Amino acid sequence: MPTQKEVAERAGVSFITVSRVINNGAHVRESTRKRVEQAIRELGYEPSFAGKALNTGKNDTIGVMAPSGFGDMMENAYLMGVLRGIEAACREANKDVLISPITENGNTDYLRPYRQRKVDGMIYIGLRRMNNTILGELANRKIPCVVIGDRPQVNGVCWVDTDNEEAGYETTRRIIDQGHRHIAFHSINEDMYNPNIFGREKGYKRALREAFGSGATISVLRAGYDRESVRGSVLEVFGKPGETPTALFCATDNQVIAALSAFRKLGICVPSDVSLVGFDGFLPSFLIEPEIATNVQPLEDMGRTAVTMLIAQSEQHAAQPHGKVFPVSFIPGQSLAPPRNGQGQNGRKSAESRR
Amino acid sequence: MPTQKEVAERAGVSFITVSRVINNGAHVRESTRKRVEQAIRELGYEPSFAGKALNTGKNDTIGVMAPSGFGDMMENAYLMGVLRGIEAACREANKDVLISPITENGNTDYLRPYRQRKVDGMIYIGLRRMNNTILGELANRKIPCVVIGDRPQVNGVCWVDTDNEEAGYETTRRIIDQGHRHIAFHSINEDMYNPNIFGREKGYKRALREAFGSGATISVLRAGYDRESVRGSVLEVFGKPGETPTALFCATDNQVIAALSAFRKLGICVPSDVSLVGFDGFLPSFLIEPEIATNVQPLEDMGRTAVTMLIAQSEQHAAQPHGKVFPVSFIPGQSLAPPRNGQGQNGRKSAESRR
DNA sequence: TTGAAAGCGCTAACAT
DNA sequence: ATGTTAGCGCTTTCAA
Repeated sequence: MPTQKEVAERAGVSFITVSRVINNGAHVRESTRKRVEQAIRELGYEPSFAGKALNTGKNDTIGVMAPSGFGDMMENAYLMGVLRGIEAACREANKDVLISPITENGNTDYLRPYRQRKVDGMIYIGLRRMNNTILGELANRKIPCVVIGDRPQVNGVCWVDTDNEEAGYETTRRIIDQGHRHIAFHSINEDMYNPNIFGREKGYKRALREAFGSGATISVLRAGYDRESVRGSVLEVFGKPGETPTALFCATDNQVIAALSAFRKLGICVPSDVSLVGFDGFLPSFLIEPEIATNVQPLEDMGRTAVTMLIAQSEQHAAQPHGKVFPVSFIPGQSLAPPRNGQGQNGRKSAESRR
Repeated sequence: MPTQKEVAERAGVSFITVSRVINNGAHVRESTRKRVEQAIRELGYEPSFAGKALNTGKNDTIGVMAPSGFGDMMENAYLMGVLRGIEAACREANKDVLISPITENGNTDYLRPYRQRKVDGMIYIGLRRMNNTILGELANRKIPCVVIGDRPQVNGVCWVDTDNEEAGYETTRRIIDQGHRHIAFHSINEDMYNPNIFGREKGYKRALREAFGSGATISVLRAGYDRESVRGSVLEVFGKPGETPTALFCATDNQVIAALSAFRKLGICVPSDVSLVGFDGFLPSFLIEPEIATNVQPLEDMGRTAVTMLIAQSEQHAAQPHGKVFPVSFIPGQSLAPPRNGQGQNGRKSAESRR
């Protein structure tokens, strides 16, 4: 692997001239520059990153922390969506991307790459909550960091997020506007930290209270992330005799899949018996029938913005902590329709009579 | 960010002693070592990667090239599966992972990270064919490289792949064993290089010829990667009057989704009208009914193995080019069943009469 | 057991 | 316009 020195020798100049040519190179005679560039091409020379980093203290690399547990399709889609944005923005800015932990194993030292000065800053993809040790070190060392999908209130940590509360509200309004009154929301267990889902839940409640006041029927289903437990909670609520919700708003598309499976088992048809709306925008690619109405987050944009913020943050040494909220777009689908009997009376046949 | 020198001052030794302590450190008095370690802890010191890299020529980072076009769910799942394996293995080996291009844009300089000595070697995830420029440079510079999902016959380039031919054969045999005789295979357009799919196609043909000799009915559907074109090819073959295949073996799970959509449109039921088998193992998580029989590749293992091979390759400077073939596992599902009327007579009602 | 000196590839500051 | 010198943080070699 050739070095500046070798290029210099070949071009018959000193190595510093080579350095000048590489770094925009003011004050180099045109003929000299030509010779140097020639030599560079002939040798296939490219500056060594380590030498440069040692001098400048920068290494043009950003680290991505993406701890995630399941590795299921939705999580993959979310991660890759954001990652594509990050990667594209980095490429345009001549940065590289170092990924650290994709799979969470509990004892990963997430910030090591920064301490080793392998990266100039880090992006955290908030599928899990960032723990306090990390947050503390970020603040202490003033490590440039942008969090995607969460809003940590810590000095110097920037974030990029979507307006989940608003999206939850808007979506619920749309369901109400179809004539539904008894609308269930599928959330997650309360002890599972997930600000995105909780935001959506908040919006759901606000919309219902606003529309129906104290007469609002709030029914929140809770389960873990795994589809089995989601399926269970749906079976329980929609399987019991008597009046059941006429619409189900799922906080994730993952839950939609589990709900569809539960509905199939119960003989419930979408949307004639129950309307169904999801969140994440991954479902359309499955060509499910009926098309499931859902919400899509601008993942790639979020990734790109995170990179921009990170670069700004590490360049202006004055850390200006701030965040950016992205809107969520609703994707219509046939799965959202008016309830069969108008105002939320549930007139579907029982599961038994259908099978 | 503290340096060795600062640690040394604090511990009252010279910086070289600190270096010794860090690198396993023989010849250091126990008490000295203690003091140094103490200082390291107090300062939160971690050796700078650049300084070390400059000396050793190694930087304990591997690059991953993963050019891909669509960013659809299946591709994401494949990529992430492999990536998880790579990342886990790297973490165990104290390496970092640098990802280069995820989205292909045609003019990416994939090997730049190596030339800049940011990485010690590279892994290529073969969703697209590696072009000759890259292959040439890999060979010229003797860049350690492992390809996943393809078998480039180039000096010094190792690979990890699955036995697609065998899997195609085995799967077709299973379909034959159910009593099917007219079995279609969904491949891709011939000008689209995809050794995995072509391998499966080869296996499919071998199984049919072996079972039925010259009387074998080989029907290969071709389309692009996008679901619309797949849907079109399925509609065409299964929508035409007269005898149509009683089973469809799709080379990817993506095609399965498109095929299901086409079947729905044609009023074809799976498996009562047509049996359906996929490839990739991503479908089970969708809780589709009926469960689709498919094949799963050991993606994580493949990623891990690629890392092991790469490390071996870059450590023993004698490049020993070789490859490793992983088996594919069949996942049974109700979508594969005997044909309705025994030996492949197609007795289903026409699409029209059903709707 | 410890330290001093040199050098890895590069850039910045200061000559010429 | 070009070159010289020093030094980034570290390891390796040689000396004490």
